[in-house]
Amino acid sequence: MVSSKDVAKHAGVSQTTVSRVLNTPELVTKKTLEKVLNAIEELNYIPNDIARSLVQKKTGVITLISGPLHNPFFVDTTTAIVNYANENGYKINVYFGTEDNLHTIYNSVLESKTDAIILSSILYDDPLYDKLEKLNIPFITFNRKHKKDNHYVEIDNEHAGRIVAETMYSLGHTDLCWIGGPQTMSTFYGRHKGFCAALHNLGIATDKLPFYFTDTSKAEIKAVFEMIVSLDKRPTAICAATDAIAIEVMSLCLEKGFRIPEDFNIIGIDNVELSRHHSINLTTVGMKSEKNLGSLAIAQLLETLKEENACIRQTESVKLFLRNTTSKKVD
Amino acid sequence: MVSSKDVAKHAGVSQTTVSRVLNTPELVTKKTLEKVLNAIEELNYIPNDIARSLVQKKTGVITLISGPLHNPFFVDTTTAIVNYANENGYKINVYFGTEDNLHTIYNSVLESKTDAIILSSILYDDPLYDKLEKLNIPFITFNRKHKKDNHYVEIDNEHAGRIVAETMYSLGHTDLCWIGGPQTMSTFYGRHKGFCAALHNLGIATDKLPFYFTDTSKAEIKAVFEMIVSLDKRPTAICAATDAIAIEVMSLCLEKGFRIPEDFNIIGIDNVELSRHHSINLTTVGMKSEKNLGSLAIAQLLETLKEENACIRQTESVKLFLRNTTSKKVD
DNA sequence: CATAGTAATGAATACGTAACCATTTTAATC
DNA sequence: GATTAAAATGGTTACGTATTCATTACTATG
Repeated sequence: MVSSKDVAKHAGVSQTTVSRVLNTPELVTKKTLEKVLNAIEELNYIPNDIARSLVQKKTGVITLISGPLHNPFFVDTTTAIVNYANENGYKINVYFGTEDNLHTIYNSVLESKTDAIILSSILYDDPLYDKLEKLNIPFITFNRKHKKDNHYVEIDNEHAGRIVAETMYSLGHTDLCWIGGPQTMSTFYGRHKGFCAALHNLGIATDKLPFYFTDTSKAEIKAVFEMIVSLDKRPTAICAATDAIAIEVMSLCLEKGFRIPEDFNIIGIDNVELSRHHSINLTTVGMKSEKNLGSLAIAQLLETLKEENACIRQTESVKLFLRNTTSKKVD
Repeated sequence: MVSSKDVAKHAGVSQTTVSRVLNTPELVTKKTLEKVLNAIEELNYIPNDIARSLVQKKTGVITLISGPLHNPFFVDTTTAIVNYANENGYKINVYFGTEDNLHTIYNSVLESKTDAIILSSILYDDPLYDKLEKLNIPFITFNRKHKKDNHYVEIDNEHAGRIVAETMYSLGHTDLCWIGGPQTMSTFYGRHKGFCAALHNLGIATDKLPFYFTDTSKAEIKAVFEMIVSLDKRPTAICAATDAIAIEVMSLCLEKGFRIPEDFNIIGIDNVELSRHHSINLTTVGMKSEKNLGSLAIAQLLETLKEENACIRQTESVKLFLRNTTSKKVD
């Protein structure tokens, strides 16, 4: 391994000067600059970023703890986050968190020197929040938020839930069902809350409607779908708390020979990229802005790294994207 | 920042002993072990992995240069690679390479201390190969391979191409078209070569068939599809070099009101996870093994990190996955 | 030409850890 | 209790860079 000392010796200057050539070349004479650059060239010198990180106490690495990519939402956000970070000179360490490995990931991340953390996996009442604040490590959550109501970028989940209910109602559907996720996550909690609130306002009793709270795994969604199919009074519309759930339900529907939307109306939330595919064409609720939630979060995070301004509370407004998995109810 | 020196002072031992407690506790008395562990606890000490990397010359980081996630193939491989690496104690730095930013990424990666590189973006005749060998940095390519025929895990691309042609032929389709990618990549080259070879064997002249070589962008695929639609003699079957292309073509078909497979048969290669979705249900060619190509590659890479055995040439055999985007031709 | 001021360079040090080698402590055997 | 071997601990250094401070080399001004 050739170091800056080797370069210095080869060029007949001090190691300090080599460092200057790389970092503050304007403080170096043209003549010595050339000498050093030539030496760097000849020796194929590559600066050691680990050593630099040690002395500067900055790694240039941001840790992303994402959900798994079989959820298309995280495909979109991971793409946006990684690319934005790279364009701004940061490297991204990626983890895909699941219920099983999340604790292991947290330990690994907390023991690693990372300039900041961007994650979505936080629970509404998660002890991780305090740990991060205590360690004074900059972080932001996207999609979900913590009860302490800071460091987050989300969509207006309650409004999204309301739009889902109102959309189905306006299409004539009153036999609805809801497939959600763990209520310990702000997204699922908020969407469900908005959904129920809207139904209440519309005069639809929610206590008789089938509500299911899954762990969002394929297995549980399948189990839930089979329960729905076997209901005495089958719902005409399935309201999924996320596009990921909705798209999985679509696959199950088609597998069983049901038609969409003739047999089941389906609606999701998130407006993931995949939902636009003409084989899917999922009616959904998503951000009004063209931007991606991951982009917004990583942009905010990089801002706070500059300014030490530790206050990010961003809730993006939402709207309906009407596509082909929904239709007017025919009696 | 609390260091191992602080812990040492607090526990009344040397920094060396603190280091031993963390790395070789069996060399330490129970009594001092406890003292040190208590000090660690009280001071909330977290070892600095950067300093450790510097002295050990190992970072525990592997760099993944993947293609973009809007290609579902890379969704599958990225998932497999990141998870496998994490399970084995490695962190993964992720980049999503495109034609535009690839050069920038290479520069960034080469200047960073990474234990190894796993990438798919290599060209058949890529100067990067020599650079990596020269720098003596362990690496592996998945999916694509370099002409120097080493450090790769791939599928049998030629065979895949043959299966595509034979499948369509056996269904009665002889008006075929091919939508491929840059022939500078071993995948596209091999698949196209196998496709042509099989057609030749079947007695179908390839010189009159419409072959298109795109850059795999949505824009070019769309342009190609429009050309296909406007052909005098419209092909009855579209053979895509990858599932990503096939799935994009499906969306374009449906958007224009064509039916699949009534108006167009469609087949891909890769057998990506998404192709199994019942809204897609794409006929495709993929690995016989249940494993993922990314898994195989990262597993091989980690092996070579242990053994310094620098020879990986793995070509996985393939088979047909017959689904619903293909059907017997009716005259 | 002297002098002050600035530009350019170098020497020494810190960053936080692991590793090497030396030293002290403990245990074991006679 | 003496001697020897083994176990446990500590002192020092290396890793490769940026930074701080000191020093030397220039330049400009009168």
